[in-house]
Amino acid sequence: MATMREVAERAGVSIATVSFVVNNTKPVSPATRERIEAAMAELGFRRNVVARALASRRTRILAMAYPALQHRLGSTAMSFVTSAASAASEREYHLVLWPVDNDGVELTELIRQGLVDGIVLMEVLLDDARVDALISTGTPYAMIGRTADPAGLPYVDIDFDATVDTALDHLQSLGHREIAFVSERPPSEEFRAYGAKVRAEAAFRGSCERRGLEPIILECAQNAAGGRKAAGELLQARPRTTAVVIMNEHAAFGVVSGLARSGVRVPEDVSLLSVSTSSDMGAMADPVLTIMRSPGIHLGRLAVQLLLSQLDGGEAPSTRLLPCELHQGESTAPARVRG
Amino acid sequence: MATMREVAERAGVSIATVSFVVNNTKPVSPATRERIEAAMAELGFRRNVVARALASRRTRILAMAYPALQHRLGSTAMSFVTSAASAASEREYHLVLWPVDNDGVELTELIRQGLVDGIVLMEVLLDDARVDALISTGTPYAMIGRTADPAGLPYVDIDFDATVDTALDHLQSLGHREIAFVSERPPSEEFRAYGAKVRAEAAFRGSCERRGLEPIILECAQNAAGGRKAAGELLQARPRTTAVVIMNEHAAFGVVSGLARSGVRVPEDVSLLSVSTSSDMGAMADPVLTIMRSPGIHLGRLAVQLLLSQLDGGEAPSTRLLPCELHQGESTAPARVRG
DNA sequence: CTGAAAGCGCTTACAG
DNA sequence: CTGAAAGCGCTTACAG
Repeated sequence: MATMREVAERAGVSIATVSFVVNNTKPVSPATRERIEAAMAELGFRRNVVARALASRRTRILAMAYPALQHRLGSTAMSFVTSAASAASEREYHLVLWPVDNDGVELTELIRQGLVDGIVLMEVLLDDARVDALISTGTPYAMIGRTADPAGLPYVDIDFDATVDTALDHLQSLGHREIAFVSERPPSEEFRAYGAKVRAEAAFRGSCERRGLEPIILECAQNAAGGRKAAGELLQARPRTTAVVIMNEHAAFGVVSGLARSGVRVPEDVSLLSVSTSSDMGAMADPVLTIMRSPGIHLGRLAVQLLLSQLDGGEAPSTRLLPCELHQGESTAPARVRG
Repeated sequence: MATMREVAERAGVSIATVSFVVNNTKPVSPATRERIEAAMAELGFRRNVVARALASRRTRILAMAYPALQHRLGSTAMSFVTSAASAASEREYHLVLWPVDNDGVELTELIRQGLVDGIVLMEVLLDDARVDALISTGTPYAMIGRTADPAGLPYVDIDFDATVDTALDHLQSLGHREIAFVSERPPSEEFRAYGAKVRAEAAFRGSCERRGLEPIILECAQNAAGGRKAAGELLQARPRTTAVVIMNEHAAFGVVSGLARSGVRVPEDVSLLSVSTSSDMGAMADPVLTIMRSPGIHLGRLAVQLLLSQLDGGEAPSTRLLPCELHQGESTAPARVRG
C-alpha cells in the first residue's frame, strides 16, 4: 500500500503538503494540488487510519457497549446496533462492539486502551455503574435509554409517556375502558432495574389515573407460555377486561392463544396492542398485531449523532425522546360489552 | 493516561524493557520485572493499542462485513454478530461492523484503510464480488456461508444436507411420507443467489430422492401473509401432505394459521418442522414449534476462530459445517391418514 | 538480561 | 502557499 511519503516523492512535494490536500486542512495552489492528486491516483493511495489516529489523537472509532450476559439482544436492541453502525459509517467513523459486564470494570479497561473516541451505551439501568465509569474516565458518550435521574446527561430514549398515551387514546377511542398492561419479567436480578420496563409501567399508571381508569399490570416471562399464563391470570383477576397493552414482544403471541383457549377471541372480544415492537414481529402474527412501532432505527442514529456532536461539534439533535408510532393491524377493534 | 516512557522512568529502565514485560516477549530478571510491574500499577498504566498497532503492524481489529441494504438482519444473522463479537473479545480482539454493498467496492476501500487484520463475511452469495475483493487484496478472511464452489476457501456454514436429512428422518419416523418444503422468497433480486436457500432446497430434493419421496417445494414472502398463502397453495397442490418443513422463520406462524383456516390443525393433521430457527422464535408460537435450531452462536465463534488461526497461527477448527439440531416442540406428531 | 535507536505512517505547530 | 522537523506511543532488530 502506497504511503504519503511515496506520494510526496512522486509529486515532488513534502509529505506535509500531501497531508494538507488529503485532509483539506490548508490552502494548496491548484497546480500542486493537481500533481498530488495525480500521484495519489497513480499509486492508489489510501491514508492509513492507524497512523492518522496516533498522530491526531482521534481514532474515529466509536464503541457500542451492551451487556455481555445478554446473549439474545431483542429485535429492538439489534436495530440500535445496525442503525448506529450505518450512521457511524456515513460519517466515516467505525463502530466496534463491546460486550461488557454491568459493573463497569471491563468497560473502564477497554476505554483506557485508547481505541475509541466515544461510546454508545445500550440497555441502560436506572442505577448504572457503566455510566459512572464513563463519567469518571471523562469519555464522551451517549446513552440509548437513561438512568433514574438523567437530567443533563446525554441520552436518547423512547418517549414512554407519549407512547402509552397514544396507545390508550387509540383504545379509548374504540370504546375500551377496562385496559390491562402486560410487561416482561426481568430474566435475571441484574436487569431488575431496567429503565424501559419501569418507565412504561409508570406511564401506564399515570395515564390511567388522568383518564379515570383503574390500572392493572401483570408481568410474564418472555415466551408463549408466559403470555398464555398472563392471559389466564388476567381473565381471572379482571374478567371484564376488553383491551390489553403488552410490552413483551416474545409473549404477545402467547397472550392471543391463551385468550383463545378460554374462548376469548382477538380482536372480537379483546383488543391487543403490542408496544415497542418491530413491524416484522407484528406481521408474523395472525391476526397481524396492531403495534406501537419501536423507533429503534432512529434511536441508533440519534445516539451516534448526539455522540458525534460532542466529538466533532456538529449540531446536537434537538429531539432526544421518540415515541413509538401506532401501526394499525388486525388485533384492535371496537369494544364489545362482555360479562 | 500513563505512557510506557513514564513507566520506564519510574522503574529506572528503558522503554524496551517495559515492552518486554508488558508483552512477555523476552526474558526479564525477576527484580526488574517487579520494579516495572510496581511502576505500572502505581501509574495505572494501560498500553495504548493504537501505538501498538502502528508499530507492530497488527491492529487486533477484525471486521464483520454484511450487506448494507439489509436493514433487518434475521435473528440467525444477529447471533453471528454477537457471538463473533464475544469470541473476538475473549481473544483480545475488537470487532467492527461494516455494512457494505454487495459489489465489493466499498469493502475494498475499507480494507485499504489498514484498520483491520481480517474480515468475517456474512450472507455470502453463490457468486460474490466481496469474496473476489477479499482475495485480490490478500486480506485474511472467513466466510459464514459459502460461494458456489468453495473448495479450499475458508468458510463455516450450516450443514444443510445433514440438517434436512435429520428433519426428514424425524418426520419419516413419525410415519410421514407426504412432505413439503417451504422456503423464502428472496426479498430482492440482489439476494436471489443466496447460498442458504439454494443449498437447503437442493438438500431437500436429494434427500427425498434417496427416500423415494416426491418432493414439493414452495416459496413465500417472509411474513404471516406469505405463510398463509403458502399453506393455501399447498393444500391445493398436494392435499395429502401430512408434514411441512419450513425454512422461513417469519412465515412459520402464518403457515399454522393458514392451515387452521382450512380446518387443518397442527400437529393433529399436519406436522410442521421449522428449520434454521432460534429457540426464542419457536417458543413464541402456540403450539411451540418443533425446530431444527440454527447453530448461529457456534458459527460466529467458529468463523472468528478460523480467521484467527490464519492470523495468529492457532489451531484451525476441524469442523466447519454444523447441522441444525432437532428440538422437539409441539408442532410435530405421528402421521394420520388424511383424505 | 538490558538499552539505544530506528521506525511504524501520519499530523501539526512553526518558520519562511 | 510550502517545507523541515518534532512527535503521537509503541515494537523490534541489533548490539552488548
